[in-house]
Amino acid sequence: MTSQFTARCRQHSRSVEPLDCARCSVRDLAVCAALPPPAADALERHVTSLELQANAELARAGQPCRHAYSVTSGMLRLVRTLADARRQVVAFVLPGHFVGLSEHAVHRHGVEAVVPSRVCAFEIDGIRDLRERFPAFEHTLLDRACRELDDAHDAMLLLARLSPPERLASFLVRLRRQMSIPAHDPRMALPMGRGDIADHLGLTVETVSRSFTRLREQGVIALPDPHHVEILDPAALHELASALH
Amino acid sequence: MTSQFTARCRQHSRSVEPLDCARCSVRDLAVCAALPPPAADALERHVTSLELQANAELARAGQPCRHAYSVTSGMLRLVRTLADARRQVVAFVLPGHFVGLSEHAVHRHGVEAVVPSRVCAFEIDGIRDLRERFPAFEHTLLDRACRELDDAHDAMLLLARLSPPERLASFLVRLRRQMSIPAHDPRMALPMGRGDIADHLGLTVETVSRSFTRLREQGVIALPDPHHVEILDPAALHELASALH
DNA sequence: CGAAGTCTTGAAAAATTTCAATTCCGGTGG
DNA sequence: CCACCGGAATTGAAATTTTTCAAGACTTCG
Repeated sequence: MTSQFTARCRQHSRSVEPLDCARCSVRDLAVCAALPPPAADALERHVTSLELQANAELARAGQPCRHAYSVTSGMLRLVRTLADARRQVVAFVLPGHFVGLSEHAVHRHGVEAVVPSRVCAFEIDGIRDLRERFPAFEHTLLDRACRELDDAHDAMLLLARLSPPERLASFLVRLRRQMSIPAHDPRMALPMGRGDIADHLGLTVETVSRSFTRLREQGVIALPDPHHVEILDPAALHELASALH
Repeated sequence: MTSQFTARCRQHSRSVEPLDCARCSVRDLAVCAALPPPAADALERHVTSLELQANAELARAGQPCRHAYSVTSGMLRLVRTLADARRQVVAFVLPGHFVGLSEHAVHRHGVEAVVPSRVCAFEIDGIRDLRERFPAFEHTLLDRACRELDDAHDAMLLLARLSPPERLASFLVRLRRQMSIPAHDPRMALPMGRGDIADHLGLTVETVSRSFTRLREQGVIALPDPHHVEILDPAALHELASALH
């Protein structure tokens, strides 16, 4: 099953063998944890590990869905693009999370690496099979789908009704939580560029930049460089983001 | 189990007995269809039919989730409201659709009737029990959750990147599909008011109204009255809505 | 038939985007 | 090791869009 990856992403990804799920860094987080040992073995037979360069395309909107992916390191983005290049980053996907549980025949969004990343690719047929044989697996998937649905509803409220600084504050708070950054650590990395943030928050890069600047001027955050934020006033940040948390 | 409804919504809803699921008008659409006969019987024992007045509150954000609902007639809205009254209608729920599959302990949004409606209320515990006993049921729920997730992603793109007339056109196209209006029938009813549309599309009522007027002036639609639209130029409407369809 | 609420329309105000220019940063090669 | 190049980020000013504020028309329903 490796060949079609190397064919599609020849310059961007390579498959990495052998695979040792028992040592997987995200095993407890990932869907794999929901499976009893025999099922996990079955799963392993259907999995390929992939290494992705920054901006590598794992899938393109419109393509048939052949695999589901579990991220083990780095960060992915799910992207929808209109004919006139308007773009929306539907979600950023962090290690331990899963892409492609939908039963759609074709991808509804592109899947791209934000930074160099590693993912486990599962054959859809294998997943379907496991779903039928192990109710606990399906249960876990439903649970995750509901969580994602809640996230999407949060995102809708953010896009529909929050001001740019509120959107940015909410985004930072959510990202910190997704990355499991402890509250006492003020530092955080922003792996994605301003363009991705803008397309995630429904703004322009300029407005995102100005919102960063505003938060900095108000003493809420510091920006050592464009890819690092320091939370100086957590209370103020949460106040701004309060709508969604 | 009827008492807590009549207690909560005394002036707004009343429970209607007896219940005859075999004659349910949305049986084929509803989740109930996913259950084998013995399970359907089990389900019936946990269900109450409710009649709701327009604007009746079926659930309020923050309340514990005790029931899931299947709409049999009318229309519901899922609403999130911020402390300062900013509001977002996350979704309109039509007959055959299901509310409350999430396993959250508390409601994340209010559930309200847009127009006089009828719903079947299921006890959460009963649902959980059926999920465990009938994998097909869980499978159906997951399927629906994925569909809703796709819808939510569509909504995110709409809110993030479409112009007001594009949002309105997309909304009309989607609503026609949800209501199963055949393509050759130009007429459609808009049960909800402008405020609900505005809060669904992330706009103000004024902007919604101006967008309707714009579509009318361009000959795309006619507006016999505020609650009825006639599609005069389907091609133009779909062109505007093309981003999402 | 009348009152209340809803919808539409207009004009002013505010916010965001667009366009343009400058600065900054990381990577590359001398 | 440092200077330079190119993409990314920031900043400013003008233009556009949407909201806000205000008033009037229209339904809808009692």
